[in-house]
Amino acid sequence: MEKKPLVVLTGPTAVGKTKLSIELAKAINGEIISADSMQVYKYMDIGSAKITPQEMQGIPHHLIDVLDPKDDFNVVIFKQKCAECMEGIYERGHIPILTGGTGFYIQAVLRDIDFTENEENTEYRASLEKMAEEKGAEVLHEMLKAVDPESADIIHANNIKRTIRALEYYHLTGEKISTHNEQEKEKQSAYSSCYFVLTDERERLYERIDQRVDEMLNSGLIEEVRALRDRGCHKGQVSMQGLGYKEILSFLEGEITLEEAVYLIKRDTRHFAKRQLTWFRREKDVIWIDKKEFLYDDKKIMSYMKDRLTKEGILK
RNA sequence: GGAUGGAUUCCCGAGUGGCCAAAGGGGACAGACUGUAAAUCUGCUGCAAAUUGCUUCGGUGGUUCGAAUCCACCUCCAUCCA
Repeated sequence: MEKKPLVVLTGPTAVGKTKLSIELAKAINGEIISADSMQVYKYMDIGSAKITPQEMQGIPHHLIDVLDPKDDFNVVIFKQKCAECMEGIYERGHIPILTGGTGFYIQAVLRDIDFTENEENTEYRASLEKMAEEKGAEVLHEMLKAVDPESADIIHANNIKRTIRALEYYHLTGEKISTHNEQEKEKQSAYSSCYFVLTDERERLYERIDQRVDEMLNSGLIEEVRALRDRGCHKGQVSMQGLGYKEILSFLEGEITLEEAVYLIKRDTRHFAKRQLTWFRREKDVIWIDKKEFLYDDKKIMSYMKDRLTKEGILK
């Protein structure tokens, strides 16, 4: 069976993905699917730098504003929803453009990573979390070593979340997550795809981040978070772990000053951008687009992307 | 003009004769990541021809086998008294 086309446009936060994605969609008759763990949520517009309806310019956007902040979200849900969207897009004869900064999500759909469907496991997970808190991370790691030494070897004992997931996986499937991961790692792209990673000089990126955070504050980030809190949002929720949200919540609770909150948002967003870049560097077959090399000219970037898409047979 | 306290590696900050290229934190940089991923975690951070050598703790000179640590003078900063 012939592989279906899929275009990925990603890059670190604040490089300018959104703007470019619109131009790309127009050029190739595409529809945009957001691969963003925060923009899925309603009422979280400012802090997630969500695209506005005007900015969309009529291009269909998917997976934006589809969840309530109190809802859970994770790769599996993302993958499911994304698959549904893509089906519709293909039916309409359009090309899906996956845009957003969550590399893990992109990988999951692009290489069609299998996340074995598990039942509700909150109880077991909760018990492990409790154990970690009471007895320490080492105990959990020892438990993992007993059932899945390969994973224990790879996962640092301090990384409680991943240790728990590995234990959970074994508990639910009776299989080692390490062997599962081994198999999934082999997978190639399930699509006829172009994986564009937009990037820029680090210094410039950091400047943009700082600037953007200031803009968010001026546009009413605090009010947005206050409204979310009034709706009952709290730090235990996935949505409230977003950059800008958790810090402003701390400020509203009186735990830190506004100045501290702003400092943390900026710093952690820079760290985040760095982590994104690390992720993309590791991905194979990515097409790097260094804005500087294109003299910051979107037209040049666009024509380059179209070239690559043609070469790949996505654009005829 | 006088008194006292201070000046440490990118920043904050510990160190008051050898175990000090110098604790700890931050930042920067690098990395991991397969159901919380805007999450979670790790490594590294004076220079080099690198199990050793060289330069560093405001400056200069001195004491000592040996100084970031002691002494003298100088510069700058802070507070207080004039």
